[in-house]
Amino acid sequence: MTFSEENYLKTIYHLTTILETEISTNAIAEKMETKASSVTDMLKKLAEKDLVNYKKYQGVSLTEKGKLAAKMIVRKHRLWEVFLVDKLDFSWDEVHDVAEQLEHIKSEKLINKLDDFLGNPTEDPHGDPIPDANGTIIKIEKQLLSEIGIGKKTICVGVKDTSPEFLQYLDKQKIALGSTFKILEKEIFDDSLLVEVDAKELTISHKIANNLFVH
Amino acid sequence: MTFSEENYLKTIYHLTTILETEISTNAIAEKMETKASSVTDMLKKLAEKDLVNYKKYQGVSLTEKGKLAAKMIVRKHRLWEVFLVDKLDFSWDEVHDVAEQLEHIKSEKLINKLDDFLGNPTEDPHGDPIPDANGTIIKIEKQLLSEIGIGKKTICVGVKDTSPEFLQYLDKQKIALGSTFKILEKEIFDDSLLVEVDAKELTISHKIANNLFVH
DNA sequence: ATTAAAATTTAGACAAATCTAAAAATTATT
DNA sequence: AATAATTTTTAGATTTGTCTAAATTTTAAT
Repeated sequence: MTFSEENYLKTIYHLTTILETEISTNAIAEKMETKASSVTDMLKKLAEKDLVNYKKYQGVSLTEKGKLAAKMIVRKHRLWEVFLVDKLDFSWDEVHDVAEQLEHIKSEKLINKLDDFLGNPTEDPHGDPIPDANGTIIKIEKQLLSEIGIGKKTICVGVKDTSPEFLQYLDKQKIALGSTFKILEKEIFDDSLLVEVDAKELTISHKIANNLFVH
Repeated sequence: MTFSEENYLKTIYHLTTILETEISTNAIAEKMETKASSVTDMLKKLAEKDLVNYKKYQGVSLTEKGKLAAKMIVRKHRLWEVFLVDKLDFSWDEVHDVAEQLEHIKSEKLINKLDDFLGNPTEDPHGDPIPDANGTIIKIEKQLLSEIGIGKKTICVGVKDTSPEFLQYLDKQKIALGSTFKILEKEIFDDSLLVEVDAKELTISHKIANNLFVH
């Protein structure tokens, strides 16, 4: 499997987890910043290899074989992210591009030994689940902070947006996985929140609250 | 720089350390298991980028820029080998193919943090030197075991051949980096040696002795 | 010093992955 | 339901790295 094929599979997988429907050519093209015609070419190739179900003009979905392959790429990506943060002291906003390269390294032995070395983590540094060697994913329950009622207490378990800008904002506000939130007030006008983060009070916008997963 | 360009540079670098002369197109083709015509094409491309000195029919040598680039690839390859052996418990005959992939990961930050994480090693698991971030290599003095005189005591500091076959033979005989050798006898007929390895006596062929570096 | 052999380069072709521009199919709008 | 707008596909071109086969240059041998 080529890098390019792997990138397409991964993109289709990610889109599937958000959309639950057949994935359109354009959606893939947009996410991968490529042209729709290139996507069509690759979909034919992936269909040929029985990695996707593809019918002209009808979009694609992953076959079981394709889904497993995609999960293995995600597994590698997330394990390498844990390695970078836990062992090499990268911050969570620096890992994406490197993991994007490392996810294409081909060696079952490597990834399984890395998994053990890291203590078989179940989540990556952003709180996303890491598939095990069989592709099994343990989903943790989570809601968006924006959906939590006044007075409720929750713990930060993940981030939806993983852009450096957002992650660096969280660092600045000392918000990390494990931080506790207590909703003190909700502003009706702009949906902003007054929250107690660990010990300190903080006002956060709806957009921020809408990108923090809590439990 | 593409994977292919990096592989050519690395090959030219390795051939240079053995041959000290201009490197021929055929030598590169043979080492890379490719065709001479493909090599010619790539040499033109590398010359265009000022990575090699190339004159038609006269072979190539690395420019300073090319040499530094090659050393950085070797640095990455050998640091990853240390990681695989020291941290992930790979044996020294299993690391080559994976390191061959990992050496192409592009991130200065990654490789320098990895270097620190590993304790800034100066040699890889086969005893080959690891260039530092500037490309500086600390050469350790070494001779082949086959060149050592009777009665002399030496320590194993490296292997010349790094094939799995040879490395597994060494494992079987409990020979590793750091093993002590004392030459007891030399057989004139076939140049085989009777050696005391650590505590035990062992007969080894000339071919074996000619692939063990000692100091 | 010719000729033969070997090494190297050139010319042209091919596969993979991409692109542009045009054609075809689908979806939305009046 | 017909037409407009959008989406998707096709056709053909391009780039990178490779190959084969032929031509050229260098090296070796008589």
